Amino acid sequence: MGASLKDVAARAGVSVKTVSNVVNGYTYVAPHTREKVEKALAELDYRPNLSARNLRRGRTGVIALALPELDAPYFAELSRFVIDAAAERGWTVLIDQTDGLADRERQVLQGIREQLIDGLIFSPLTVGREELAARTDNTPLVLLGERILDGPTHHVAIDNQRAAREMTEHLISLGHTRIGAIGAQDNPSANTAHLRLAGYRQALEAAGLPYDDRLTPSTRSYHRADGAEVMRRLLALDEPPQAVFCFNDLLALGALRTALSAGLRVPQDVAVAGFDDIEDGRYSTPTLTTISPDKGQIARTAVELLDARIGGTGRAARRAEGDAAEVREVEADYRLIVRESTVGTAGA
Amino acid sequence: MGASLKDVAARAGVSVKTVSNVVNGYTYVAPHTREKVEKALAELDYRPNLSARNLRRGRTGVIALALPELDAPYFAELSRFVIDAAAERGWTVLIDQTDGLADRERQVLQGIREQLIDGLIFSPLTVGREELAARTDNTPLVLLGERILDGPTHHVAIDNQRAAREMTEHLISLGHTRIGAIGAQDNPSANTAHLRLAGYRQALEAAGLPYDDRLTPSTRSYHRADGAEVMRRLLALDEPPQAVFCFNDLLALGALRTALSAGLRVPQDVAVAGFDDIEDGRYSTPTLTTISPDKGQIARTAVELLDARIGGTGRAARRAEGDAAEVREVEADYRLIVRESTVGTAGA
DNA sequence: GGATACGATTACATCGTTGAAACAGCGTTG
DNA sequence: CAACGCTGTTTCAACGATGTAATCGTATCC
Repeated sequence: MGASLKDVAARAGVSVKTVSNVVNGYTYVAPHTREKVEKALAELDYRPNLSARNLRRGRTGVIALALPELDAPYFAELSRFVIDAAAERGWTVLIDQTDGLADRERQVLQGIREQLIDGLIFSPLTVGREELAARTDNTPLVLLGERILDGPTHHVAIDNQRAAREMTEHLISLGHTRIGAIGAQDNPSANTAHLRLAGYRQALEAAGLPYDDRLTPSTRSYHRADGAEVMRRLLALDEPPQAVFCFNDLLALGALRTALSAGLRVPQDVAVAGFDDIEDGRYSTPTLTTISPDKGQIARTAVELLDARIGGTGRAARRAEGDAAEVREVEADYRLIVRESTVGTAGA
Repeated sequence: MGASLKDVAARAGVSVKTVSNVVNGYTYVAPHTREKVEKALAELDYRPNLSARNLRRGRTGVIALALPELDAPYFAELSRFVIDAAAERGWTVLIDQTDGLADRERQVLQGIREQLIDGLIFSPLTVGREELAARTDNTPLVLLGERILDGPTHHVAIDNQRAAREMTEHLISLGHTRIGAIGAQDNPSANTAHLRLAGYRQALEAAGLPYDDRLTPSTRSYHRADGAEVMRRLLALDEPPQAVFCFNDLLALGALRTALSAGLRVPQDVAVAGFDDIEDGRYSTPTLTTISPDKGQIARTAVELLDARIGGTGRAARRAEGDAAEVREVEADYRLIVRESTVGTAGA
């Protein structure tokens, strides 16, 4: 279909390599030649064949973003930032959904797309130390979310434990003494969940409040439905919580829904807080108190780290650098955003 | 990095082509040879180099999905379906966000990624007849959303006008006579908006209700904020509407928020309906009456059409078939889903 | 038993691009 | 003026995979 360098060369009456030189902005091309070639390029609407270029260069210009679910708003929002940040550096992003399945996550690590991508940004859900250590594929990798082990892996995350602690402290500061948490996970490699739970417990302890595990039921996943269901269970307790800290906003929105349809007022009867600051929470009724990670910063940092790791050159260089470079752990910013669901004055 | 056919061949003591034959399941390979080769393949953990394969085959195995915004839930949900449907057929999906910008949409049509993709599924927002007709790139294309012109373009969509009409009829059947619509667009090529508005007007007309353009203000885009803002204007009218039909769920959620914080009860004081059936609307309070397009069907159909159009073979065949094949217009299913925001009994 | 057919394997060219190196021309320089 | 250095251009050989056609061995047929 498209014209090749050969076609352009024929038309311009020069060699293929000269056309290649023009295309790549090589300095030593006579103005007159350059002009001729550019004319031919334009006339034939030349576009480099990326497969060929990649084959030759040993690069593809594509990075993958592997995440649990694209239709979870947090990840959708994050994706947008990653895509934008990548575009700025000339990368194309390919998205890989793992559905949080251990199997799929392992595949991602083993490099299903190895030959298609130059690098990988990976937000794991269940994968643990062993799997990561066992990784043989040496495609440059940047992890999002809490770091998993001391292996040679860059990662970018907010301090989940501290953030969770702050949120819990916020709820305590409002006078609540019986505070639930939604989002604990049975899966021991669900790192993020553990950290948030740890932060929650820290805050309780620091305030001298007892920890009651009936108030921290685990959920299967992090969707609205899980939040809604678990909230029903919490409200059915003899002593239901006065406030609930949900480990993400979707859970919180589900919990909110349950509370409201049970006829409770939020926050007067029960306060609800989330985590992630997805857009939904800014328009729910009541609006949602949450932790807002700096998603733009996370995305930008991840892409930068990956970019640096992929390095300037092809695969030979990649291997060399990759192993040598030291691991960077970047802590991203976040803010506690207080809205109506915890200190509300909203009517209804 | 990865082992090449050459490496495997050396190890197995056969020619490169024989290894290639094994890899590709060619029939005439002696069992003994096959065994040897497979052993070598496994030992070296061989993975075909896609750039090389693509260069040779003239295919990339990648299709692009171009849509306005990944972080609009409707598109995020749709993406997931498209990605799944594509994966089933061995395609990898690359997502292109246009932000609904005319410029970016035009670029997509002109084939920014031409050399990287075998096909394109495109959900346009602003692009019109002319741009589509002016398209020179002949990458197979399937449009999502209302068809734009009689050009050689497959497309998949629900009958927006009929759906909008049904929704409006639903509101009318509840006894509302003063019904607003949120989501009209000034942009004349905003096809979908026009169709939904047309459906709305049809229903009014059929019911003998007057059309009042103060009740159908246009919005800049389709986010919660737009819905919230326009709803404020509607509520400030001398005679505010008794019901509001929003052209997507995000607008509806924004409108809902405005209504509720103005102290109105929904649906008792004002009914609100949306369009798209995003998950948010199933958990908002009140839950959202909406039109639910069959996203799975849309995605599957789009991928199938594209698959057929790309055809079995390389680029030569592609061009030939592409022009010859007749255009297929597929109408996808949808359902009207009635929830609390129009016939609610929810407390609060 | 020699021609024939077919199974199994290989050599070679090729996809489009680019790095390395060679080469041609021309002005400098010692 | 020969050697050198520079610009400008070309030739050549890859990158890794695969389609085509050629080759080789052996079982089959008359």
